[in-house]
Amino acid sequence: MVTMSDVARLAGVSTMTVSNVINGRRSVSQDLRRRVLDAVRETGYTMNRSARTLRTGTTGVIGLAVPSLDHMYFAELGSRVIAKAAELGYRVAVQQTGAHIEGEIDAVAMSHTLDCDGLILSAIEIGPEEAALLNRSIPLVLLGERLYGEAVDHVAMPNVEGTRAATVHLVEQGCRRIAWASNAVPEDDQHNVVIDRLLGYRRGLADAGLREDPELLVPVDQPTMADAAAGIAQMVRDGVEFDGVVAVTDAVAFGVMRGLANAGLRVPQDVRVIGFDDVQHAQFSVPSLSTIAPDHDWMVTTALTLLSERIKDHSPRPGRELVAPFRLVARESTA
Amino acid sequence: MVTMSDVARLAGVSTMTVSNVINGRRSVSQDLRRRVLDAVRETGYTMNRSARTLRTGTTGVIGLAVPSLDHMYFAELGSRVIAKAAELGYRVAVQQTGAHIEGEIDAVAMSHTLDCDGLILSAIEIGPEEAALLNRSIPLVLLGERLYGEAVDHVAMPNVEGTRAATVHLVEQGCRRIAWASNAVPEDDQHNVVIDRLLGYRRGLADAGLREDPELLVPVDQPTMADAAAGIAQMVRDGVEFDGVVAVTDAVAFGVMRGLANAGLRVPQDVRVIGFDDVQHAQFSVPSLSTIAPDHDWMVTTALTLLSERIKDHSPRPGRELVAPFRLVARESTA
DNA sequence: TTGAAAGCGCTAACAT
DNA sequence: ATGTTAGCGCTTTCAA
Repeated sequence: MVTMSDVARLAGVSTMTVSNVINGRRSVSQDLRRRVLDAVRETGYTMNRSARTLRTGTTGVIGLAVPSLDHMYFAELGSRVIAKAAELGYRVAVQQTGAHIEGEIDAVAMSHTLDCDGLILSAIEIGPEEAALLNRSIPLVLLGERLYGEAVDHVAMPNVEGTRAATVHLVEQGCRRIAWASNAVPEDDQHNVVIDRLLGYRRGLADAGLREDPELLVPVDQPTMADAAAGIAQMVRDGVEFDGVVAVTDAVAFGVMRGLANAGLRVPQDVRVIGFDDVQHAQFSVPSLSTIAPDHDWMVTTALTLLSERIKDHSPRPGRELVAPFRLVARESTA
Repeated sequence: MVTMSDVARLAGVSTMTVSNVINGRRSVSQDLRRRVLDAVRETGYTMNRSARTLRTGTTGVIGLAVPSLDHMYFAELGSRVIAKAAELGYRVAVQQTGAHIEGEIDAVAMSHTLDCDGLILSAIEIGPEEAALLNRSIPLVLLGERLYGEAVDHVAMPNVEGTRAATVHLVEQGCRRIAWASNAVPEDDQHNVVIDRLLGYRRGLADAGLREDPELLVPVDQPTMADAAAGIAQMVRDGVEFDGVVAVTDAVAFGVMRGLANAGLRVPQDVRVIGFDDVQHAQFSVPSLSTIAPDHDWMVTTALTLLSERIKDHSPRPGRELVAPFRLVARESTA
């Protein structure tokens, strides 16, 4: 292991000069700079980050906590976060919370200890009740899922407006019996993405003068492709009539399309389907999936900007909440 | 910031006793143990990992370098690696190489510096020429892509046998004009996953007594859904006749199915399609995708086992190469 | 512009 | 069973 002292000795300077050259701090004379750089090259020196971290208290690592990279939306999010963070000089440590509140609290608690300068948390379960925890933690940005009022920075999705637009789109395409495909969550939960998207669905129906029919709530257990396929199959088996489905996520929409295929129903001829997220696969499925496309790059850029501001300036300041713009992308599944 | 000394002072012991209690090393009397734990609770102490890292030289972090989490296969791989690593007490820092050799070399080079105890590299481009680099690096396991002979530990996919089985399966389903959908790579590259899978396709054809027809190589630029869709469309436009497609990955297979749909060809009635990887979506696409399913859990468990052995025991030892078992999963796309 | 000294928080090695 | 000492490799602070 080559240390700074080794380089300093070889270059005939002090370790401080080596440090200054390497980090481009204070001005160093041309001569010494050359000698140091030569010595670095000759020895193959690389800096020991732990030593720097111990001394400075910053790690250059950002934590990213998501339910699971197995969910296509979060994988794509992770990809963007890692790429963008790299541009800003940060590495990313990924943590999977399993969509459990315990995992999410863990993520926040551990980030303390975990050599992270900041944390991006894509929270599903954690709520305002845990705000105290969040406030005590390292710099934090919540991404995409819940709403928290004033407590923390939050980059949100256009949940209500998105599913509202999706529902209105189905009506415009001629649908009159529009189902809602989503896992159910307690209606009194005020800060849940699922509730917000359900609300948008209801607003969309209302905009079109359609009545909500409880029969049209597809019984989905977890928001996975498998459960969505099973749920829609159940609804068909129950003899419920419907000609459109708004799905809470693209994954659920894919599951719905799969379940409809199993039941011998055609998309879009018999049933039109629209999702939410615009994951990559939405363009390539057969039929391709109409969906609500939040501006993912904007979200990630914004989240990392907020986070690095908080990292650089620790002075307390109120949380900000920003909502991503979105487009409705009409594809074959609602044609 | 609460330090070990704070805890020690409050508990009326030395920092070593605190250290021993926290890390469960040497035996500590019940009484002192209690006092220390109480003091930890009271102060809310969490250990400073940088200090420990500086002292011990280990970080508890494993690097994972993949081309991109945007590729569904690597996202699912990442999910498994993070979950399994967590079980073993490691955190995971993810790096995206962009499938460029520069990115991969970077990953190896940086891992030195990067506070990783070990690195799992899913390499696409890096080859035996860079073996020197690999040997100088921290403990390393190559996962899934290339073959390296003796140099490093390598958990490989059943590339040749997999596509051979896939090809034979198509023949058994009645196909006689079987296309190969993949990006092309230089034929003299001896250590490339694509070459191996192409070889398996050729062996499968030979097993069935079929002749290889250069017309049947689908022109795919990158192994993405978009390029695969474009490639198969081109082939249809060129008037090439075919009744089966072996795709180098599931993503390419999805692109192929999408391109066939654009061309008005039905899967499996007009063309049968089989992929490689068995990503989640293969079960839920319409039609569902037949594919070669390597045992992913086995691969990840094996890779992490090899890696943690090398982390714990630095004595040099020859590289091992293990090949994952696989199953052929027949679904609708080849029915 | 450069260097010397001190110390970040922890643990290995050595006392007791 | 517990404590003392020294030092991991870097950067901050102060002095020259």
